[in-house]
Amino acid sequence: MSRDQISTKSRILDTTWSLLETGKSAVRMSDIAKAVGISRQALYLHFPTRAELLVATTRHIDDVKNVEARLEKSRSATTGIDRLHAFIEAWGGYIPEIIGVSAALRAMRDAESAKAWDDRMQAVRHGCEAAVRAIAEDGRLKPELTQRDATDLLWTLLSVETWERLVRDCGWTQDRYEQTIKDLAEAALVARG
Amino acid sequence: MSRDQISTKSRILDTTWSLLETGKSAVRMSDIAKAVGISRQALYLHFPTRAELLVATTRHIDDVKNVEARLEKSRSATTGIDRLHAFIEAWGGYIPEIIGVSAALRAMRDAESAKAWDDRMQAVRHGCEAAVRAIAEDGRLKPELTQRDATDLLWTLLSVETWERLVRDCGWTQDRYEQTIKDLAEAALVARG
DNA sequence: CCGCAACTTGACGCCATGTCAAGAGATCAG
DNA sequence: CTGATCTCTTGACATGGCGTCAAGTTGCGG
Repeated sequence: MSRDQISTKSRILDTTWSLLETGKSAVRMSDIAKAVGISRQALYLHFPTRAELLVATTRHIDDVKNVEARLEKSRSATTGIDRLHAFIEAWGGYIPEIIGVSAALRAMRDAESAKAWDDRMQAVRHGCEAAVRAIAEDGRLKPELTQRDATDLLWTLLSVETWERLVRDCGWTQDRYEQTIKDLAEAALVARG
Repeated sequence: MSRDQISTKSRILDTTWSLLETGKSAVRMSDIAKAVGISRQALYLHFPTRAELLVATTRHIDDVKNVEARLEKSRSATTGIDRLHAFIEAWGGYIPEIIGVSAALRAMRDAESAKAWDDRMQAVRHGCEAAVRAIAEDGRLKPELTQRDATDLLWTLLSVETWERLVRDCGWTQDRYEQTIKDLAEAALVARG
């Protein structure tokens, strides 16, 4: 296991990640194997299916990019609005890091991949929920919105698909995306005061 | 061709449509053939590829649901805001009709399908553009927004993915979806007056 | 009766995932 | 040194879609 300086498993994860980030639509098991410099079959010695390799890759990116630390910042915000902004920056800024593996995972049609992606989205939803709760506790949530509805809306604004539309399809910069989502989220959720 | 009361081609299109609307993820050529009551190979006598069958199905739905007439209503609105509302009703209300074939088309990874879907989305974008222009001509467009930016935003709000998030994932009713998108679009695009 | 058009049956190629079997080469324990 | 084990290799094979090909069959119009 510790024979190689960097374990084959990590090299597989890094390589998978970088291949996916190139945006090429078809990243096959054989492509990954070739890029790592091992046989296709050796891949299956480390990851039983393509789906599990992709899921492991997302976790690997989380480790490397330290997603927990990013989200910590949003949790320590004092006002609800600050928390909203910090969360949009944290998650919205994380989307470009995972967009490749995200697209690959969503393109898989099997139940296992769907569930893995869904779990991740539920985690984001919890972040939205917390931001909405903080706004509500400040008494700034629009009175006609339940916390549930507000969470649904924020979650939709922060979906990867929305990011793809604006940044990839419409050519927006990351900064403009983040600023616009902040404005939109405020307009949608926060009572004018 | 006119031997059958209803031509095989139409039966294929109707059957494909209804199979896709059931929401089953895997609708294979053999599934469609079986449901139509013909051999799988006969399908290929009418449609050379699965992609072309799907594209033909969207056009068939357009015919049956008379999408042109729906959009006509939005074009005849007098004020920009009315036009915005009418367009959101027209397209937003059309999404549930095509959601099945839309998902199938987006799930195809080949260039032909991607282009077909893209063309359709560009048509929607033109509708957004027209609504934004009408608002601008009324002098009600937010001064900090270019028409281009406003179109990008409206187009994103009206994406099929946004509909899926709110209606399918969050369980919103169609009415609530339409009302919320209208509110959100107004908040995002229209200057307070 | 001929011929064509629509359809059938059955086989095949392609391609990607995933499986299986039989090793090769390095390392480590005794 | 020997044998066990772990990682990786080569090569073959199954499976499940799509798409293709060839050789019928059926039914109708001329």
